[in-house]
This record gives sequence, C-alpha cells and structure tokens, in this order.
Amino acid sequence: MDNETHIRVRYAPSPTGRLHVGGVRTALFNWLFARKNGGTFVLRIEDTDLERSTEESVEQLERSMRWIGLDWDEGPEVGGPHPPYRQTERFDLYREAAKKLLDSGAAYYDFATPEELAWLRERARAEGRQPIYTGGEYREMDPDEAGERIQAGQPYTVRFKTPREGQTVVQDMIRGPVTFENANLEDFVLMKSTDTPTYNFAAAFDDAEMEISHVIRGDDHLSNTPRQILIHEALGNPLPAFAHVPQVLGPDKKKLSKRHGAASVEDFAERGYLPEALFNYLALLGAGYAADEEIFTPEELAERFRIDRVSGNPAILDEKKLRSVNAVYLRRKSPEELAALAAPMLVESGALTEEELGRDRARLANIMALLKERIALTTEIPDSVGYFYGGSLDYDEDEFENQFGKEFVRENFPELVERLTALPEWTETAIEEAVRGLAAEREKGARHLIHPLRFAVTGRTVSAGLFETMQLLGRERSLLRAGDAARKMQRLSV
RNA sequence: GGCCCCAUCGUCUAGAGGCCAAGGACAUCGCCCUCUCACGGCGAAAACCCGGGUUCGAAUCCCGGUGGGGUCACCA
Repeated sequence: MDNETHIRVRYAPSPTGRLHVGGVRTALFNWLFARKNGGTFVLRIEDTDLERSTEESVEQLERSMRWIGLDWDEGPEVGGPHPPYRQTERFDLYREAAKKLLDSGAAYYDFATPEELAWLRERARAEGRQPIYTGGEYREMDPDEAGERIQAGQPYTVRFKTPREGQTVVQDMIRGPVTFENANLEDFVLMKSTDTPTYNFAAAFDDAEMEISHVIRGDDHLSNTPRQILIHEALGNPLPAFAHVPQVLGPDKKKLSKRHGAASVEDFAERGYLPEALFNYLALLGAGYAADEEIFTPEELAERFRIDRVSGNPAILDEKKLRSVNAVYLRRKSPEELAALAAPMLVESGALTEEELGRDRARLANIMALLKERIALTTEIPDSVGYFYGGSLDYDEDEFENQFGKEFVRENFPELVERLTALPEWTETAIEEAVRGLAAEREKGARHLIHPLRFAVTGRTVSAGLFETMQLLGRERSLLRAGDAARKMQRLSV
C-alpha cells in the first residue's frame, strides 16, 4: 500500500478518570474509519498533566476499550513504529521540537509570571476587552537577553508567536471549512515552566511524528485546531485532515455526566449493558447510518461507516433505546452463553453456590432460555432467576392474601396440590393437564388456579409460562412451595 | 460576553430544490396473541425553530433572529 495515502488515525485520551462514553464514541469512530479503509488505529496516552493523570486510569481506560471491543494496532502494550505511545515518555522529543521553533523564531521565551498574566486578564476584563496575550516585551526580546535571564534562573514558558493578522482555516470533514481570525488567538504556551509540553504542542507534534492522516476527535477541540495547524505549519509538517465529532449529551442537553446515572463505560457495564450493545448503540448515535436497520455487527458498522455522514449535532443519549438494543442482544444469545453470563452473578448474589451450579449447568441454560425474552439488562438476572433455586419462599403478606383470600382458591387449592403430588411424571404437559382438569371440573377458568399457583411456587405475580416454569423448578421444590402456601392459606383469617 | 459549531416527531435519524399531504427505529398509547409478564403481529398519535429572501417550486440554497452546544488556563 502507498505509504503517502495510508490511513492512520488515533484516539488520544488523557488518563484522568473513567472512560466517558463520549470518548469511546470518538474512539469508535476512529476505529470504524480505520477498519473501513484498511487503515491503522493508534492509541496514544496523553498524560502530560502530571497532576491529574494516574496509572490506574490508564489501566482502566485500556480495560474499557478492550471490553467494548476496540483493539488498537499501535500503542501501549502492542507497540509500533513510533514509540513510545505515552507522552510522558516523549518529553525529549517535545523539547527538541520547541528548540527548533525557538531557533526559527516561530516561538519565544516568555518571562511573564502567573500573577502578571492574571492581572493582565483582569484588566482586560475590566476594560471590556478580550484577554488576548501577545507576549508584550518578550515577544521580540533579544535572544541574548533571554539567555541571560534563563542563566539567572528566571522561570519562563515557551510561547508560540501567533500571527497577528490573517486567518487560519480548519478544513473539517464533517463541517466544511471553519475560519478563525488569527487576531483572536493569543500567543499560547508550548512548553510550561516545568519544561514539559502543553496539550496543543504535544498533540500536534505527535500527530505529525506518528504520521496521523486523519484527526477524528471531540468537537470540544475544534477551537484548538487552528493553534495546532499553526504549529504544524511552523514545524513544516504536512497537515492531517480533521473531523470534529459532537459530544454526547444527557436528556437535559447537558454534557452527559455521572449525575445522569451513568457516563463512563464502566458505569454502563455495571448497570447491566452488554459490550456489543453499547458498541452498536454508540456507533449508531449521530453517525448518520441509514435508518432502516439498527442492529449491526462491528464489521457491518465498519463497512457502512462514512465520516462525512456523521452529524454535526450534539447527540442525546437515550437510555431507553440503549436498553432496547441491549435486550435484542440478550435475546440473541444462546442459552449456554446466557448461563455463562448468569452463573457468576448468581453465585455473587448468593442464590446458589459454586457446587450447586457445577452440578446442574444444563438446567441453568434451560432457565435462561425461558427468561431471556423477559430481561433487558444483565443486572436483572439474579432477581429473575433466584426463585429457581433454594427452598421455601417468603411471601408478601398483602399479595398472598390477595391471591389466596378468594373462596374458590381456598376451597380448591388443597385438592390441586394433592393432584400435583400424585402426578406420575413431572412434565409440563402433565402439570398443565392437572391444573386445567381441576378447573374444568369445577367449571371455572384455569386462570383462577394458575395465578395463585404461580404465586405459590415463584413468590411473584409475573413469570414465564407457569407450566414450563414448574417443570424447570422441579417436582420437589414446586410441591414444597405449593404445600407451604396451602398451609399458610389455612391460617388466613376469613 | 468574544470566538466557533449546530437546528426534521420526546430521542436517534431518512431526506442532498419537485418522488414529502415528510419515511424508519426506540419510547408512548390502543388492539390481537395469551395463565401473568415479556416476545411477536397490527394500528394510532407525534416533527421540518421563527422571519425574510432566491426560485415556477424549499425541510432541502442564502441572510437575519431565536434556541442549544462547545471554547476562551503554564487542563486536556
């Protein structure tokens, strides 16, 4: 493949917390774009903020990416031709580049103190001007004098000498050309007084060094892009193409955050969403796919992905829809897959022990087959499966009275239990015949027996079909609970 | 506030000047299936932000307003 046109994209998160779904979505778009075009997807850790970056976040981030199904061709763990892939390990590279900019006159040493800068900003605000710092006396200071000050130990930053006139145009693949007046851009910092790079400098430098052809990122970076373009030009780098994808918002149209319930990949995982469902939903969100279908594999998504179709609109995450997509994925799973998913959750919830589980793996699969159309989130599993295990149940008093207080039930339930006990074989059809038979003899609708029986054996008013449920519950357990209910019924005051 | 982006049903969207009395999906509401709940099937309600242009003709193009979002750090 032609190296000049080889597509290389990157996702460059800063490890300062959990991976936000807005973040994974842009990672997803990068991944999709790379897969679609036979390109390379690079992961780069932007940890230049020593204060906020943590090792734990790096691990969490990589774990979240892998969980949802995003693998990277180059980056931490996997390596690649442009190492290292963590900015804190690339400081020498930035220092060298800063030197180059200083030598060419594209940048300068700035000795203004933070207090001075704050005062300048304040005064600008008081006078109703925009605070645009242009370096004052330092911008054109004689290099020798600057050198002397540095020798004397005076702290400094390195700033970019932003042109005071003209415009910088971002050619955005989603929005078209976006024009910025250079006069509105200040002389931004390239190197901090700690001799470490700022985001704009490190990002622009790395994108060029790593030969990134397309920068696809959140639109919160759109206003940074003219600065990065200026850096690229000063460094003599070819410009990558840009695409700025919108944020993911909560239902109140504010940036999605924890107070909306869930905002990070881990939050959604904890709430019972499947990785493939989150992947599918997020990839569809605001991506401008044709609307006739909505369930796609990552491969299908990649095949159809078009960056220029991505909407410029902020996208509101609709958890109801995510939930329904999740339910589809749950339903599509085989009973065995669902059993594997459910097993650890059931053990953790205390519904059963490891041994019990190991003894009857097939039964769990059968239970899941019965339940899978009734759950939308994996977190619903323990509650909906729990009554298939264990012995006697604690009945809700009010509901018990509601179910067993009726005269017909009081008169016939004991007989029903007897007939069930006498059943020669415990099968769905045998149970059904017993129940319907008795109801027919008493000239009543079967539902008058079915509902209390359901409540007796499951402890709840809703479940899968009663007869198949009872077969799976097993004779012993069903009869135990039915007997419990019959006795409890006797004690009910009339 | 300055700068920038954006604007079709509640939400995600289809729509690239006539095919649109605007289509789909989720959610909502009915009906059917039925032992309950789901699943499934059928159906209903629901949108082109406003105002000016351009044009024979605009949801689609232009301008303005309004609204929403982003960003204004030695954070990324």
